[in-house]
Amino acid sequence: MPELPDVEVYRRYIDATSLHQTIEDVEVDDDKILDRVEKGELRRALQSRSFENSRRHGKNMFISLGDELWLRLHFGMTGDLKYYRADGDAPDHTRVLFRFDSGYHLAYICQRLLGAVSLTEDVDRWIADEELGPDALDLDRDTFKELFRNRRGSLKTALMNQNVMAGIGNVYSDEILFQARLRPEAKVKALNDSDLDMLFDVMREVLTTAIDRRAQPEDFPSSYITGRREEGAECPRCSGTLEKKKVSQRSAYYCPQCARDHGAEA
DNA sequence: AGTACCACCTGACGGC
DNA sequence: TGCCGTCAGGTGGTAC
Repeated sequence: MPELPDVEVYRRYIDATSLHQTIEDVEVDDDKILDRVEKGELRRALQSRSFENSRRHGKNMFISLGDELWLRLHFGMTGDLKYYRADGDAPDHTRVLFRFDSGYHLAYICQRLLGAVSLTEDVDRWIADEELGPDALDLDRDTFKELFRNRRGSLKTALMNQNVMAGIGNVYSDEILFQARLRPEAKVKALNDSDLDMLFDVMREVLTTAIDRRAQPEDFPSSYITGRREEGAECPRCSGTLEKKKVSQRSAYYCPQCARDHGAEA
Protein backbone atom coordinates (compact mmCIF):
# COMPACT_ATOMS: atom_id res chain seq x y z
CA MET A 1 0.00 0.00 0.00
CA PRO A 2 2.73 2.37 0.73
CA GLU A 3 2.36 5.53 -1.28
CA LEU A 4 2.55 9.03 0.17
CA PRO A 5 -0.63 8.87 2.30
CA ASP A 6 0.25 5.44 3.69
CA VAL A 7 3.77 6.49 4.56
CA GLU A 8 2.46 9.66 6.22
CA VAL A 9 0.15 7.53 8.33
CA TYR A 10 3.12 5.31 9.26
CA ARG A 11 5.11 8.39 10.17
CA ARG A 12 2.41 9.57 12.54
CA TYR A 13 2.25 6.07 13.96
CA ILE A 14 5.97 6.23 14.72
CA ASP A 15 5.50 9.63 16.34
CA ALA A 16 2.66 8.32 18.46
CA THR A 17 4.41 5.15 19.60
CA SER A 18 8.14 4.95 19.20
CA LEU A 19 9.89 8.21 20.07
CA HIS A 20 12.22 8.82 23.03
CA GLN A 21 12.70 5.23 24.08
CA THR A 22 16.14 3.76 24.25
CA ILE A 23 16.76 1.18 21.56
CA GLU A 24 18.23 -1.89 23.21
CA ASP A 25 18.70 -3.99 20.15
CA VAL A 26 18.05 -4.25 16.44
CA GLU A 27 17.43 -7.60 14.82
CA VAL A 28 17.67 -8.02 11.06
CA ASP A 29 15.90 -11.04 9.67
CA ASP A 30 16.96 -10.69 6.05
CA ASP A 31 19.96 -8.72 4.78
CA LYS A 32 18.29 -8.12 1.44
CA ILE A 33 16.27 -5.38 3.04
CA LEU A 34 19.39 -3.43 3.98
CA ASP A 35 20.60 -0.81 1.53
CA ARG A 36 24.30 0.01 1.70
CA VAL A 37 24.55 -0.80 5.40
CA GLU A 38 25.70 -3.92 7.19
CA LYS A 39 23.63 -5.62 9.82
CA GLY A 40 26.23 -5.02 12.52
CA GLU A 41 26.72 -1.44 11.49
CA LEU A 42 23.01 -0.73 11.73
CA ARG A 43 22.86 -2.37 15.12
CA ARG A 44 25.81 -0.46 16.52
CA ALA A 45 24.53 2.82 15.12
CA LEU A 46 21.13 2.49 16.78
CA GLN A 47 21.91 0.74 20.03
CA SER A 48 21.39 2.90 23.12
CA ARG A 49 20.10 5.74 21.00
CA SER A 50 16.45 6.67 20.52
CA PHE A 51 14.16 7.84 17.75
CA GLU A 52 13.74 11.58 18.23
CA ASN A 53 11.53 12.77 15.41
CA SER A 54 10.49 11.93 11.90
CA ARG A 55 10.30 13.30 8.38
CA ARG A 56 8.80 12.05 5.18
CA HIS A 57 9.69 12.74 1.59
CA GLY A 58 7.51 11.04 -0.98
CA LYS A 59 7.38 7.38 -0.05
CA ASN A 60 10.46 7.53 2.17
CA MET A 61 10.38 7.95 5.92
CA PHE A 62 13.33 9.26 7.91
CA ILE A 63 13.65 8.87 11.66
CA SER A 64 16.16 11.00 13.49
CA LEU A 65 18.51 9.41 15.99
CA GLY A 66 20.05 12.74 16.93
CA ASP A 67 23.62 13.73 16.08
CA GLU A 68 23.21 13.89 12.32
CA LEU A 69 22.02 10.36 11.91
CA TRP A 70 18.79 9.23 10.34
CA LEU A 71 17.22 5.86 9.74
CA ARG A 72 15.50 5.68 6.39
CA LEU A 73 12.60 3.33 5.73
CA HIS A 74 11.11 2.58 2.34
CA PHE A 75 8.15 0.23 2.20
CA GLY A 76 8.24 -1.25 -1.28
CA MET A 77 4.92 -2.81 -2.21
CA THR A 78 4.24 -4.69 0.98
CA GLY A 79 5.87 -2.74 3.81
CA ASP A 80 4.17 -2.09 7.13
CA LEU A 81 4.92 -1.24 10.74
CA LYS A 82 3.68 -2.67 13.99
CA TYR A 83 4.34 -1.55 17.53
CA TYR A 84 3.62 -4.21 20.08
CA ARG A 85 4.54 -5.46 23.52
CA ALA A 86 4.72 -9.22 23.90
CA ASP A 87 7.85 -10.95 22.67
CA GLY A 88 5.96 -13.58 20.72
CA ASP A 89 3.82 -11.12 18.80
CA ALA A 90 6.23 -10.34 15.97
CA PRO A 91 4.15 -10.27 12.78
CA ASP A 92 4.92 -12.52 9.83
CA HIS A 93 7.60 -11.12 7.53
CA THR A 94 9.14 -8.91 10.16
CA ARG A 95 12.47 -8.02 8.54
CA VAL A 96 13.85 -5.58 11.09
CA LEU A 97 12.89 -5.52 14.73
CA PHE A 98 13.66 -2.62 17.04
CA ARG A 99 13.59 -3.51 20.74
CA PHE A 100 13.00 -0.68 23.17
CA ASP A 101 13.95 -0.59 26.83
CA SER A 102 10.27 -0.08 27.60
CA GLY A 103 9.71 -3.71 26.67
CA TYR A 104 7.89 -2.71 23.49
CA HIS A 105 8.96 -3.51 19.95
CA LEU A 106 8.66 -1.85 16.59
CA ALA A 107 8.52 -4.25 13.68
CA TYR A 108 9.36 -3.25 10.13
CA ILE A 109 7.44 -5.73 8.01
CA CYS A 110 8.08 -6.36 4.34
CA GLN A 111 6.73 -9.51 2.82
CA ARG A 112 8.17 -9.14 -0.67
CA LEU A 113 11.51 -7.67 0.34
CA LEU A 114 11.15 -4.83 -2.12
CA GLY A 115 11.52 -2.19 0.56
CA ALA A 116 14.75 -0.80 1.97
CA VAL A 117 16.27 0.23 5.25
CA SER A 118 19.34 2.45 5.33
CA LEU A 119 21.18 5.12 7.25
CA THR A 120 21.99 8.65 6.20
CA GLU A 121 23.61 11.62 7.84
CA ASP A 122 21.89 14.22 5.72
CA VAL A 123 18.32 13.76 4.54
CA ASP A 124 18.27 16.66 2.09
CA ARG A 125 21.44 15.49 0.50
CA TRP A 126 20.14 11.92 0.31
CA ILE A 127 17.03 13.20 -1.48
CA ALA A 128 19.19 15.18 -3.90
CA ASP A 129 21.48 12.22 -4.54
CA GLU A 130 18.50 10.03 -5.34
CA GLU A 131 17.27 12.77 -7.67
CA LEU A 132 13.81 12.69 -6.15
CA GLY A 133 11.46 15.46 -7.14
CA PRO A 134 9.75 17.61 -4.50
CA ASP A 135 7.27 15.94 -2.20
CA ALA A 136 3.82 15.92 -3.80
CA LEU A 137 2.20 17.57 -0.78
CA ASP A 138 5.01 19.98 -0.17
CA LEU A 139 5.31 21.63 -3.55
CA ASP A 140 3.45 24.80 -4.46
CA ARG A 141 1.18 25.38 -7.41
CA ASP A 142 3.72 27.17 -9.57
CA THR A 143 6.34 24.49 -9.06
CA PHE A 144 3.81 21.82 -9.94
CA LYS A 145 2.80 23.62 -13.11
CA GLU A 146 6.39 24.18 -14.07
CA LEU A 147 7.22 20.49 -13.59
CA PHE A 148 4.32 19.49 -15.83
CA ARG A 149 4.57 22.26 -18.37
CA ASN A 150 7.06 20.80 -20.79
CA ARG A 151 6.62 17.15 -20.17
CA ARG A 152 5.88 14.60 -22.85
CA GLY A 153 4.23 11.30 -22.16
CA SER A 154 1.09 10.38 -20.28
CA LEU A 155 -0.43 11.91 -17.18
CA LYS A 156 -0.23 8.72 -15.16
CA THR A 157 3.44 8.24 -16.01
CA ALA A 158 4.25 11.80 -15.02
CA LEU A 159 2.33 11.61 -11.74
CA MET A 160 4.10 8.38 -10.79
CA ASN A 161 7.58 9.51 -11.78
CA GLN A 162 9.42 10.02 -8.49
CA ASN A 163 12.02 12.17 -10.19
CA VAL A 164 9.32 14.65 -11.20
CA MET A 165 7.45 14.65 -7.92
CA ALA A 166 7.78 12.18 -5.06
CA GLY A 167 5.04 10.20 -3.36
CA ILE A 168 2.40 9.15 -5.88
CA GLY A 169 2.19 5.54 -7.02
CA ASN A 170 -0.14 3.38 -9.03
CA VAL A 171 -3.25 3.59 -6.88
CA TYR A 172 -3.22 7.29 -6.07
CA SER A 173 -2.35 8.31 -9.62
CA ASP A 174 -5.52 6.52 -10.71
CA GLU A 175 -7.57 8.17 -7.97
CA ILE A 176 -6.26 11.64 -8.78
CA LEU A 177 -6.94 11.19 -12.48
CA PHE A 178 -10.39 9.78 -11.78
CA GLN A 179 -11.30 12.75 -9.59
CA ALA A 180 -9.88 15.07 -12.24
CA ARG A 181 -11.92 13.27 -14.90
CA LEU A 182 -8.83 12.66 -16.96
CA ARG A 183 -7.73 9.46 -18.62
CA PRO A 184 -4.50 7.89 -17.42
CA GLU A 185 -3.02 7.72 -20.90
CA ALA A 186 -3.90 11.31 -21.80
CA LYS A 187 -0.85 13.38 -22.70
CA VAL A 188 0.44 15.96 -20.28
CA LYS A 189 0.83 18.30 -23.22
CA ALA A 190 -2.88 18.24 -23.84
CA LEU A 191 -3.53 20.05 -20.56
CA ASN A 192 -3.96 23.81 -20.62
CA ASP A 193 -3.16 26.18 -17.79
CA SER A 194 -6.48 25.86 -16.02
CA ASP A 195 -6.34 22.06 -16.35
CA LEU A 196 -3.01 22.12 -14.54
CA ASP A 197 -4.50 24.31 -11.81
CA MET A 198 -7.36 21.86 -11.46
CA LEU A 199 -5.05 18.84 -11.42
CA PHE A 200 -2.94 20.41 -8.70
CA ASP A 201 -6.02 21.10 -6.57
CA VAL A 202 -7.36 17.59 -7.10
CA MET A 203 -4.00 16.02 -6.25
CA ARG A 204 -3.85 17.88 -2.94
CA GLU A 205 -7.45 17.10 -2.15
CA VAL A 206 -7.02 13.37 -2.82
CA LEU A 207 -3.79 13.07 -0.84
CA THR A 208 -5.02 15.05 2.16
CA THR A 209 -8.35 13.21 2.18
CA ALA A 210 -6.54 9.88 2.11
CA ILE A 211 -4.34 10.91 5.02
CA ASP A 212 -7.36 12.15 6.99
CA ARG A 213 -8.98 8.76 6.47
CA ARG A 214 -5.83 7.02 7.65
CA ALA A 215 -5.19 5.68 4.15
CA GLN A 216 -7.96 3.12 4.68
CA PRO A 217 -9.77 2.83 1.33
CA GLU A 218 -12.93 1.55 3.01
CA ASP A 219 -13.19 4.90 4.80
CA PHE A 220 -12.71 6.98 1.66
CA PRO A 221 -15.56 9.08 0.23
CA SER A 222 -18.02 7.07 -1.82
CA SER A 223 -16.97 9.04 -4.88
CA TYR A 224 -13.50 7.44 -4.80
CA ILE A 225 -12.40 4.45 -6.87
CA THR A 226 -9.59 3.31 -4.58
CA GLY A 227 -10.99 0.20 -2.97
CA ARG A 228 -12.99 -0.73 -6.07
CA ARG A 229 -10.05 -1.56 -8.23
CA GLU A 230 -11.45 -4.37 -10.26
CA GLU A 231 -12.52 -4.70 -13.82
CA GLY A 232 -16.25 -4.36 -14.19
CA ALA A 233 -16.75 -2.39 -10.98
CA GLU A 234 -19.37 0.31 -11.16
CA CYS A 235 -18.20 3.87 -11.62
CA PRO A 236 -19.18 5.83 -8.50
CA ARG A 237 -19.92 8.88 -10.63
CA CYS A 238 -21.84 7.72 -13.66
CA SER A 239 -23.52 4.53 -14.78
CA GLY A 240 -20.30 3.43 -16.46
CA THR A 241 -18.09 0.48 -15.74
CA LEU A 242 -14.48 0.77 -14.67
CA GLU A 243 -11.94 -0.54 -17.10
CA LYS A 244 -8.38 -1.66 -16.64
CA LYS A 245 -5.56 -1.03 -19.02
CA LYS A 246 -1.79 -1.02 -18.92
CA VAL A 247 -0.22 2.40 -18.78
CA SER A 248 3.54 2.49 -18.37
CA GLN A 249 3.56 -1.18 -17.43
CA ARG A 250 1.13 -0.72 -14.55
CA SER A 251 -2.57 -1.51 -14.23
CA ALA A 252 -4.59 1.65 -14.53
CA TYR A 253 -8.28 1.70 -13.58
CA TYR A 254 -10.50 4.41 -14.98
CA CYS A 255 -13.99 5.13 -16.21
CA PRO A 256 -14.00 5.49 -19.98
CA GLN A 257 -17.45 7.03 -19.83
CA CYS A 258 -17.01 10.05 -17.61
CA ALA A 259 -13.33 10.85 -18.10
CA ARG A 260 -12.46 13.33 -20.78
CA ASP A 261 -10.46 12.02 -23.72
CA HIS A 262 -7.79 14.60 -23.08
CA GLY A 263 -7.41 17.98 -21.54
CA ALA A 264 -7.27 20.12 -24.63
CA GLU A 265 -10.81 21.38 -24.42
CA ALA A 266 -12.69 22.41 -21.34
C1' DA B 1 13.14 12.75 -22.33
C1' DG B 2 10.21 8.79 -23.05
C1' DT B 3 9.09 3.99 -23.32
C1' DA B 4 9.60 -1.01 -23.26
C1' DC B 5 11.22 -4.81 -21.04
C1' DC B 6 13.50 -7.33 -17.51
C1' DA B 7 14.86 -8.13 -12.80
C1' DC B 8 14.40 -8.16 -7.91
C1' DC B 9 11.06 -10.93 -4.28
C1' DT B 10 6.92 -13.53 -2.10
C1' DG B 11 2.34 -15.17 -2.06
C1' DA B 12 -2.48 -15.52 -3.58
C1' DC B 13 -5.56 -17.02 -7.01
C1' DG B 14 -7.60 -19.35 -11.00
C1' DG B 15 -7.33 -22.94 -14.56
C1' DC B 16 -6.24 -27.52 -15.76
C1' DT C 1 -3.59 -32.08 -4.49
C1' DG C 2 -0.15 -30.19 -7.58
C1' DC C 3 1.76 -27.44 -11.18
C1' DC C 4 1.71 -23.17 -13.79
C1' DG C 5 0.88 -18.73 -15.37
C1' DT C 6 -0.53 -14.29 -13.81
C1' DC C 7 -0.96 -10.66 -10.93
C1' DA C 8 0.08 -7.54 -6.97
C1' DG C 9 -0.43 -0.03 -4.48
C1' DG C 10 7.75 -0.27 -5.83
C1' DT C 11 12.20 0.71 -7.98
C1' DG C 12 16.40 0.28 -10.91
C1' DG C 13 19.00 -0.92 -15.06
C1' DT C 14 19.44 -1.29 -19.99
C1' DA C 15 18.47 -0.61 -24.68
C1' DC C 16 16.10 1.87 -28.23
